Amino acid sequence: MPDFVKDNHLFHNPVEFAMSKIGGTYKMPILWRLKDKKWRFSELQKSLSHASDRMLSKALKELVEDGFVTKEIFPEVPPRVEYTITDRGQKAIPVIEMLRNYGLDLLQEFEVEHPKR
Amino acid sequence: MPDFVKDNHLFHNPVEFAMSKIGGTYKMPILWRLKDKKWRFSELQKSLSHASDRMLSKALKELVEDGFVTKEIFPEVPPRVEYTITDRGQKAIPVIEMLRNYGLDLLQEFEVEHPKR
DNA sequence: TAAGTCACTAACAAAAATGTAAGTATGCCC
DNA sequence: GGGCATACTTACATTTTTGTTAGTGACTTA
Repeated sequence: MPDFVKDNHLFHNPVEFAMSKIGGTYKMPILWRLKDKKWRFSELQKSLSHASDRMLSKALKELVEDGFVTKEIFPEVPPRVEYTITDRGQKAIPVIEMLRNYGLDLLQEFEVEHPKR
Repeated sequence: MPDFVKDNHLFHNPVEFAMSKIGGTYKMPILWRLKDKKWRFSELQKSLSHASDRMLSKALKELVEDGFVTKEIFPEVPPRVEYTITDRGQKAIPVIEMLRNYGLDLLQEFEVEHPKR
């Protein structure tokens, strides 16, 4: 398998590159939420309650920089910021969906418990 | 999104669980190679030349423990060990393939160079 | 006047993933 | 007897990722 270089980073296969863009703990959950509507920062915070401000902010910043999401700031007080998925972001949705379904299968196979609800 | 618990680990969504099983730097590259034939440890080493013995060994061990791969030891000297993908492992192949194709798309979109060859 | 809201950021701490170097057993070949 | 081969493991170091705590500005409400 060939190697790829981007921004002084070395990748050994396409999957590694894909995961550098949409991987990590929060990026897919964010994209998944944005897939059919805009979300405010505070709404994402409430929904992804286990994510700290810092991590949420960091993930969003990278998604914006990489063109998966756009950010709109309304000059109000207190401030309002809305995040919207882009076309590039939408292209990730089927991939996330497949991983999600695969994860659901695995959860069954491994008989994982589902503590709440 | 609900939470799941397995082996004292907490997962917040199915994708996170899937990635705990087939994620990391080496598991998908290994499964991808095993998809249509058996491989010896040393063959995998040669092919995944950037992986250290330790990481390769660790990834294989976990894949075996989780039932994605089986390991066959031949009592010869020097030893020979063969790794084979299981049915459970085969179920990961379409997922890996999709991630791979998505990664290839992204590499094009981001105009990433391909230094060798 | 004081406290609350929102969307962050900075500094630091902890945890997880990965890398490096060296060592193990057995037996063959020279 | 010395070196080589295979498939590892162990101890330790470094890097990367994630978490924790505290603070900011401006205006609104009590």
